[in-house]
Amino acid sequence: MTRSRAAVIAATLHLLAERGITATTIEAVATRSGVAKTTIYRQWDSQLTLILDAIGTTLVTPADPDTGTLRGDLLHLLGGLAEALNTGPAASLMPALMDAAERDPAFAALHRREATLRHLSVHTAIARGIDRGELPADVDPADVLDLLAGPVFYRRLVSAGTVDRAFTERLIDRVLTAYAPH
Amino acid sequence: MTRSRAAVIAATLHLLAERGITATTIEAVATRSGVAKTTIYRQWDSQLTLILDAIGTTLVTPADPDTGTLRGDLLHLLGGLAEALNTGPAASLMPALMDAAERDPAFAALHRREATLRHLSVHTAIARGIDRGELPADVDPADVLDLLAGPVFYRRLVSAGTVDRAFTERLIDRVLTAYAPH
DNA sequence: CACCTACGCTACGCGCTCGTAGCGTAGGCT
DNA sequence: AGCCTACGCTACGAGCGCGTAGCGTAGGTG
Repeated sequence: MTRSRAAVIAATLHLLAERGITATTIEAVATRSGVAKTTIYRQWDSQLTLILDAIGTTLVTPADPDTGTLRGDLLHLLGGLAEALNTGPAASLMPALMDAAERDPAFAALHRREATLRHLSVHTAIARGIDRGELPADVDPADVLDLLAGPVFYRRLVSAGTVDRAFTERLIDRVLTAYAPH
Repeated sequence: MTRSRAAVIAATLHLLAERGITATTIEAVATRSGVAKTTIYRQWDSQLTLILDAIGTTLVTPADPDTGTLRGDLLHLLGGLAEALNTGPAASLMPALMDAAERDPAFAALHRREATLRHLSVHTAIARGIDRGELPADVDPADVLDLLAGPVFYRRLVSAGTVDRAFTERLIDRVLTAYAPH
């Protein structure tokens, strides 16, 4: 049912990437998608509902790679993050969501939910790394996660450096060295 | 001259923090500041000019601490960053600027300029650290910077963990360990 | 065939914001 | 005193986005 839904969501995501959250107007979505404005209002109460729905539909949780080593797992996970931030729809969606979360509780809740989901597989990998002795037993997994994901985000959104495979590899090796300097 | 300028800038910054960039309207600034709309238009051409001006006025470059050790310098610099992101006007200004920079070249230029300025003292400290032998001579300073600043931003804006002195201290020690594992 | 669901289109009233025009005034400087 | 700068206020036309109402229609189902 609701054959128009996919077209509306797709148009919404395009507009979110192009213009940001507040400028993504239902009228613009209607024009872009070719779906009548009234039809959109029949499925979503408001601009907020639609955008939350669209973002929630797009951002996906990465699968647990489980390659056998912590380094291998992290290469997969950070590589996926880097790719998503470089080319995916998340590229301009993430900063928009981060910003909106600062001011609107609804976006804050969505942001928290999505972040928690994305972090799941990283935490699983870290836990396995601890079990295998690749990390000390007393590390704080949240710290490790921030140390890994933080530089990727920062380089992409602030330093404006290249976030490629070479960078994530250097990053992972540094962090692993920091936690297991023997 | 222009006695109204300070009031307008202050109101603009408040509104930027509260509502974000696109929702910061000249009419709202006028109401909030008590300065007439026409007076605002006499000093700034448009909403864009005003907001760029306000942001540029606020974000300040940290001073070079030069405490004598790299660890001491970094504690100062990252501490300042953490404080700015926690309580300062930059707290909600940074994500807004990051987001706007993704879509608007004018904001991108401002973002780049501000980031470069903020990075100056960190790069100076890193260079001194290399001279003193606290870091290997072949490190990439940009990598070190991303490794330090990234986790602070990420924890504040995504993980939603506490960014306090204990965290920056743990972070700095880990990064220094990663680069000098002796 | 009758029906029902999902959709399209036009039109509307409302509120907000834009950027400008026109006119009045207080305070400092000469 | 005269002037000039910076400012305030009201009003305006235009555009856009909101959310809704009313009416028409294609296509699938019983």
